[in-house]
Order: sequence, then structure tokens, then C-alpha cells
Amino acid sequence: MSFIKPDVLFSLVDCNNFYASCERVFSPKLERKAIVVLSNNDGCIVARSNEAKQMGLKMGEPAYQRKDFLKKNEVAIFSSNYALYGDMSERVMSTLAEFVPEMEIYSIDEAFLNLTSLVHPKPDKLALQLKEIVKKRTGIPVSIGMAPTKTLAKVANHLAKRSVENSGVFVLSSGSRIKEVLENFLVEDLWGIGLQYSKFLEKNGIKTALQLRNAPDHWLKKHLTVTGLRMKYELQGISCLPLEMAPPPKKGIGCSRTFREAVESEEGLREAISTFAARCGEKLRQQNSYSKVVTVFIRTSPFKKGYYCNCKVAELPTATNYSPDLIRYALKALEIIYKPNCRYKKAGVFVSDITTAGGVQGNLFERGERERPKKLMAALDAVNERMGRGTLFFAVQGIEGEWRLKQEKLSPCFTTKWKDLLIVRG
DNA sequence: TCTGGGGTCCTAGGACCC
DNA sequence: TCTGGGGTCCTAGGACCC
Repeated sequence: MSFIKPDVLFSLVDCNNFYASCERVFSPKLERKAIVVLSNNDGCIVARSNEAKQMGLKMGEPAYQRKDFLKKNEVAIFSSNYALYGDMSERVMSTLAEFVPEMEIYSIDEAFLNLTSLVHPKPDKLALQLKEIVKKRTGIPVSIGMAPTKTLAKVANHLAKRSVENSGVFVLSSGSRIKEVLENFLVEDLWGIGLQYSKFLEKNGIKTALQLRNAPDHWLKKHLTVTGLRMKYELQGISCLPLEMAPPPKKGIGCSRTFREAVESEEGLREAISTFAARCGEKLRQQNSYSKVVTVFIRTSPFKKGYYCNCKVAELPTATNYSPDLIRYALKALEIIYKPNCRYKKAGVFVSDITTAGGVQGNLFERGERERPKKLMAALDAVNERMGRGTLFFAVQGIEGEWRLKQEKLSPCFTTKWKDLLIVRG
């Protein structure tokens, strides 16, 4: 009997091409076919199967610019189906949680694990087993990278994905192996290095992760702030980023959308803003918190001339998560920034200055009860949870606004709607 | 015609106080 | 000629992530 040695403290499990893989689970005929998933309003390409990547389709490309190419190459196209992806994510995460004592859900398709308390002779064999269980239970293929720090686990995961012979698992433990890998790892592929930093680093002769690791502390701190310094230590195998098992409450919450068609009327915007504000209330209540500041923004298309963009911050007399209050203040803010004769393309509502349930400051001038609104919201949330979001809503949100989403290629909600359940014929 | 959405952390600099 | 100094809090903006 032996434990996993702590020189591979962190494992990163990452679902391969997550959205595309979710669509494929329920349409086996798409196996080995090119798939793309589009952003809201079928705007940009946000996920691609390996086959689509090989065709040269890029992340973030506007779909209309590739319309002919997609058709000619018979690429399967899907609108984003967040109900499906959210549910599939939950299945993957709960499968992992069954076998792993400590994990941090990092995003919809990634989780960091700590496997050191598990009894197993070989870490790579354990990872391989996990990978197979997830695939068998959920249909989703994952890759796993193991290393002494989170940043190195990201590197290992990157390598697990890149080469077929790694079979989706890559372990990075010994110092000499780490050095060898970092020497061939582009700095722009590091977790925490985006376009701006990679341009800057390249200008200063730093092209590989090993070169970044060798850069002087003070220079890194000066130009990449403490984040850059932390990255250096993490690449040396000194862990600076702990596993966060309980997600902290959000400090800001927002809801914004690009409209299907431009909206000119104030009434149209009022519908959209009310809907976004109500959604913010829902999210606040989900994490049991209250907000004191509501920000509303509206804007026309930045790709057209006569661009107009404005926002208004409204401070509430007391912190709240009561949707009617949030809507009221948001609409007042909208009134101030609304300018007629503009073709609005996007709008949004943000709530900030968030406190948790216990921390709400009472307002001396506040009147009326606290309990009734609370019960009302609880009832509203319960119905929408059970019957689907949008079952109960406020009249001011409207019903058929031209701003609502375009989702022409939406797949059925296989896992969350009875009517969309797959029927298997014997 | 058509270009996503929702977050985090860090720093510099200004306001304000004593 | 010469215009204090140090601390805290807040905000805007820039970088990053998926």
C-alpha cells in the first residue's frame, strides 16, 4: 500500500472541447464530425471539436464570416444550450467528487483535485481510471494533468491534450523533467499570460516558460505585478495558489445581452433592463446576499458610426435582493441615460457593494415589513426552479421583445426537460 | 443584415484626515 | 528659489480567466 506522493499535489481535470462534446453525447452520429457551438445570438464560434479546429476554424470568429465555409464542409452548428452544458457539468463534477476527497470546481469544465490522501501506487494510473469513469458515466472525454503546483498542473494538462500518445494524462513531477518541459513551452500558453503580457515579454526576449522562470524577481514584480512573481514561484514548484474548496461569494453580479435586433424605443429597453435586474436579484438570492448599488448600461453597435454608450450608477437606500426594488432603481437609472433615435444593440445591469445576509445595514427611514417580500421571492424562485426559468416573471419584463435571443440551432434540453427526453427505440 | 457573457485580481492616483 | 508627511480609503482602468 502506498499513497500518492505530495510531489504531485495538484491535478487539473479539463473536459475536452466541452460544449461540443456535450452536443456529441446526445448525437452519436456526430462522432468524428466537425462541430462548432456559437455564442449567444449565434454570434461567434465559442467551442470547436478537434475536427473543426483542424479545419482552421478559430475561437471567437464571427459565425457570419464563416457561413459558407461551415456549410461547404458540413460542419454541425449549434446555438449555446446552457441548460444542457450546466447539467452535464454537474454530472462530471459529482462523478469526480465521489472518488476525490478534495476538489475545487474552477469553471464549468475544469476542476483542480488533490489526490495525495488517496492510496495508489501510481498517480498516472489513477488519473487514467478517473478519466475512464467520467467518460463511461457521462460520455464526456477529459484530460488530466498532475504536478506540484496549480500552474504546473495547467502546463501538464496542456501537454495531456496535445499529444495522442499521452492518452489524455500527463504527470509532471521531477525537477529535471519540469525544466525540460518548460524549455519547450511557449510563454503565451501559460495560465495567466494573455495577449498583452505575451507581447511585452516577447519584446523583452522572453519566449519560453523557462525564460520567465529565470527572470529576476524585481523585474517581474515591476512589469507583471505580484501575479507575475507568483507565476515564477509556481513554475519552480513552490505552490502559491491553494485549492479553494468552497467558492467565495461573488463581489459583483451582472446580467447583460446583445440584442437579436436593435432596439430604439424606451419601452423595449425597459423590458430588457427589467429582465436583467430580475435576473440579478435571482443570483443575489442564490448566494444569500444583498446589494446596495445598481449600475445600468446601454449602448449601440460599436461597429457602426454614431456610437453611443452610457451608464448610470444608482445607490439604494438599503441593501436588497428584492427584485421589484432592483427593477425600480434600474429603470430610474435607464430614464436618465436613454437617448431617443439610437439603435441600441446591447444593455446590462450590474449589482455591487454586496453584503451577506447577516451584514445588511438597516435604514432608519425604511418602512414596511421585511418578511413578506422575502417570502414572495422565495415562492417566485421555487416556481421558476421547478418549472423552468421565466415561468413566473414581472409584467414590465414583457413577453416577445425584439431584444430576445436568437438561437436558431438550439439542441433539445435532453437532460432538463421532459419533452426533450431522448426516445430509444428497441 | 450578422461581432458573447460573466467574473477575478492588482495598481496608481486622488481625496481626505491628522 | 523654497510650498510637509504619512496613513487610509476609494475608484478607474488594465490585465487576466473560462
